[in-house]
Amino acid sequence: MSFTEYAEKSLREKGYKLTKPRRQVLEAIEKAEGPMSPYDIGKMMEGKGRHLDQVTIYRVINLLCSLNLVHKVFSRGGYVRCDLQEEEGCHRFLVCRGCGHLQEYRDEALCRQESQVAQKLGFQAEHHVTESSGLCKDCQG
Amino acid sequence: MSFTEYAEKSLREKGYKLTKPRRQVLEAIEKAEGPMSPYDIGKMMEGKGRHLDQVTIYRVINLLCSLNLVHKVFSRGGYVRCDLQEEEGCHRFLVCRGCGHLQEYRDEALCRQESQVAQKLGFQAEHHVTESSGLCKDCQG
DNA sequence: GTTGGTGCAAAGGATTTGCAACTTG
DNA sequence: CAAGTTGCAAATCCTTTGCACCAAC
Repeated sequence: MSFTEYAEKSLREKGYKLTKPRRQVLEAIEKAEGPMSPYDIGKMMEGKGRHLDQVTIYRVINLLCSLNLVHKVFSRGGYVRCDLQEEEGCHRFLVCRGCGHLQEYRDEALCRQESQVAQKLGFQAEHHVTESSGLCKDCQG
Repeated sequence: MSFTEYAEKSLREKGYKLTKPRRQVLEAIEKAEGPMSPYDIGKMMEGKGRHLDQVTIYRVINLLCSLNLVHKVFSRGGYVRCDLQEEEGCHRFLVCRGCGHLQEYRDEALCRQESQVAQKLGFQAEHHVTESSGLCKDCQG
């Protein structure tokens, strides 16, 4: 199932309407190479002759984020589609400082250990956000 | 050694000048309760009758960040002083969703494991940024 | 037809660049 | 004194709120 198909299914199942702006934003994020800000998406649309209100884009992005269909990439300041679909656990990112390549992954053991360390400090962790920077396969050596 | 003392020492040692704006920003960040944006710092200054140019604040913050004297807290959108001083390894944050309390910590094993998992994916990690959200001691139960 | 969603207006927050002038060491 | 910093101007990017109107189910 493609990202857009999966996202549209998720929206419908949760009772959200499948509107034109939502489709457009999903398409933009599906096709994007890297993280896009709501602003970027608006500009891109404008460039293609289509118009989408800036505020609407913000609202759509927020919705998609809350449904975990897209993630914010903090170190890059933008949003990307979630590539792991229904996989449980906290999603993490590897961000290449060479080419900017972004890879999403997931690791239960890491998640568990992260929570344990927090526990030792008296903190009850519910969610972790992790981004690692370094060099991807292609940019090493 | 206080944060400001440590920071001023670091700046001097690395050949950076100890200017009035830098002192002021350091003082502001030292005293701040939580994360402050450059904009916040400017406003706070203005409130105290002192004036500091916005652009200068950005530049000082960037410098302090690059020296690891302050960290950006992504999930909160602001900068805080680093509480771990010269301790090596990646600094992580626990962010309480109840009271907003922020705790910085460090865990070598976690860092190592994180890098190992990345390695398995062909990625050579150099630095990790992690923020966990959940409930601090006081906000549990 | 209802409810949820969008568009518009407006305001203000946040961030960057280039250059002339100043201050620190 | 020289190099490193700062202040200012200006531009642009980014984000939020309220309300009237519209479209998906």
